[in-house]
Amino acid sequence: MAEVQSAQIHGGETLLFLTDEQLRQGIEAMFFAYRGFTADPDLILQEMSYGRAHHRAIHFIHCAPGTTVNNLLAILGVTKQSLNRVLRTLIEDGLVESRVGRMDKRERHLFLTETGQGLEQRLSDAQRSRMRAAYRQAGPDAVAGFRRVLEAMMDSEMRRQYKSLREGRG
Amino acid sequence: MAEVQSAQIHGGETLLFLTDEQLRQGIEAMFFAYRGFTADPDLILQEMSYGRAHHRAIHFIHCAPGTTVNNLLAILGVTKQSLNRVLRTLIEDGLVESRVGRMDKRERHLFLTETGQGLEQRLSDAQRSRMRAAYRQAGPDAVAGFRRVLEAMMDSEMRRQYKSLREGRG
DNA sequence: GTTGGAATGTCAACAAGGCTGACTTAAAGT
DNA sequence: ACTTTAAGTCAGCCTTGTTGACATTCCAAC
Repeated sequence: MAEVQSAQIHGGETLLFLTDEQLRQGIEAMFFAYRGFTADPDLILQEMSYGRAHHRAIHFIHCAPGTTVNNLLAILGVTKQSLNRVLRTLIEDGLVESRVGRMDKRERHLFLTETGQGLEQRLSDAQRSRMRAAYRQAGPDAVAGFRRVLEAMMDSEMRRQYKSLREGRG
Repeated sequence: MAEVQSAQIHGGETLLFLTDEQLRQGIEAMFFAYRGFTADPDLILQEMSYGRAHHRAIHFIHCAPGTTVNNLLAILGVTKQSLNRVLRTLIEDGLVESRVGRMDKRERHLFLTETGQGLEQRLSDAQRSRMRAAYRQAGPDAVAGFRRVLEAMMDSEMRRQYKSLREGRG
């Protein structure tokens, strides 16, 4: 399954014979996999009447503590009004803390509170556990390939954001 | 990039040392890649004030012409009221044809009209072109791995649907 | 034949989460 | 002093998901 026909041609360049059908299967795989990918956190979020928007905000605040609202806006690719609605409820519910910037007092720096970190942990545990199972089932070579294809699928702008997030950590 | 640490252990079993950080990167890659994945069709859909829901319906009707409404419901994982709203506009706009079943006249079999096939072509051309570029950039081994991980990420129910779709074709 | 249940369609109401546009406030920059 | 920027807010709109209630049509069992 998931065979890919390929051929070596002159100069080490590899040419893929990608039929429309093979590409279509990839598209469908992406559709179904993304549903699985979000299914587990969705269950937890539903308990506390949050949505995926809250999850995304929590995720990226966790990864980049102290990030500004503008920064988060750019990463999430939504309008400030959209983000604000979500952020307001998270702050009201005591999951996120917003601190006025020291250098630039117009900016608000966002942090997860302990409660917020608790929810983040629950959500990402659920998501990671599916991810881990999939990785384990597919094997290390498959995982490397998976990552390569995903990176190639991003827009250059997204790829820039994605990589800068990775560099900010280990 | 996307290095994965692995080690051979007794009996040929491969154990992956998956740190939370590596899994988190996979999660973010999935998030950004899915955005890229839907970006191109979204532009086309916006022109004619359709949404992703229309795209999904068109895609699966194209892949399984003559499918019933119930069948489509199960694949898309939405309620019949939700699907019906989308389906109604597609039928009104002359993109989809709904034929009463011959065997079971309660069922409606769905087909794309020529106009519908035209739009399907435009949408999937856009989506496939990004997919093709990503596949080419990543190489054939990566593609095989990509597919293996995606399949492992699906729920068993989704995997069943996914595979039965594939079997129905080449 | 009549009736029960399944498949479909429709109406209404509602919520999440996108969007735009207009406007305020406060802090920087120039 | 004036402009720009960061953030927040209000109002309104759209898509797309949800539930619940109800009509229709047809098959199949009784």
